[in-house]
Amino acid sequence: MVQYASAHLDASFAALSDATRRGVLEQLGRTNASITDLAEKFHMTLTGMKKHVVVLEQAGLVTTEKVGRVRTCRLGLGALKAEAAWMESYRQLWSARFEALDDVIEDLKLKERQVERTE
Amino acid sequence: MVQYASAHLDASFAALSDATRRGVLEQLGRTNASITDLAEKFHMTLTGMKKHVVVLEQAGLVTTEKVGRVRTCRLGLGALKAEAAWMESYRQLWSARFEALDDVIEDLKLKERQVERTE
DNA sequence: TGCATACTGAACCATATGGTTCAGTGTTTA
DNA sequence: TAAACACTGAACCATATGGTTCAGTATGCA
Repeated sequence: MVQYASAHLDASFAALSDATRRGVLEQLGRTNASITDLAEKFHMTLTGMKKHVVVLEQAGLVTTEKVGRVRTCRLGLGALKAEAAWMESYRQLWSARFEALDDVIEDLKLKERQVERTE
Repeated sequence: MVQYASAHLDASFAALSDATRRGVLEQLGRTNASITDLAEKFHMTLTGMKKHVVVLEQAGLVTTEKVGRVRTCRLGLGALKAEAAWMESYRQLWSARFEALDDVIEDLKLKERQVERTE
């Protein structure tokens, strides 16, 4: 059965709830970047961006590696996989209810006449 | 292009970052429930559960209707649709990178010999 | 060696979050 | 009409979050 209690889901959804962090994910999807790169791109102090990167890293959405003085950030290998999987499993669980409702709406839209149906 | 800045995504990912709220979504996926029902189920005060429901409602994940003294909560019609869509669009954007990496890993696993490749 | 670069960590701040209690308001029902 | 029920709202509390500044540490380069 689907589990809703998961510290990992807590962490990754929380990580995704901030627009700056979603922006960082998008950026890293284009190309890897240092903390300095990201801080400049998002008009933020180095320290501030570092915190965001830590949050993304703890959520498993990003991995980093420090070489010399530079810490390079890249997209986590399985980024969004667990989260997307959680969502899909729920949408499938709920599909019966959703589809029933979708049908009603579809009928209303297409036929432009009244549909009587109760749950 | 994909947009990462969205108050709606902020709200819904934040709503999903709490295990109790994910539990409420699962519960409402089975059957509608009153605030009292949910409060009992999750061992919480009425007031506490009310707050969670408000958060879910503002994220568009749940809708409620008050009839008499009872407020009935149900799954929002488009629940998780926008969020799943956001994730999928990113996973597609990133797919080239992921697949390239997946291939490397696959090679390593299947062939059990060294693979030389650099980005 | 000496300076600039890139990050790190501690401390601070304002606001948000997840929970509570307590005191209501409006609705049913005996 | 009176009591019980279901919710609502205000106030409070501890902790987390998103940002800052300031003071390091470690690395690279002239």
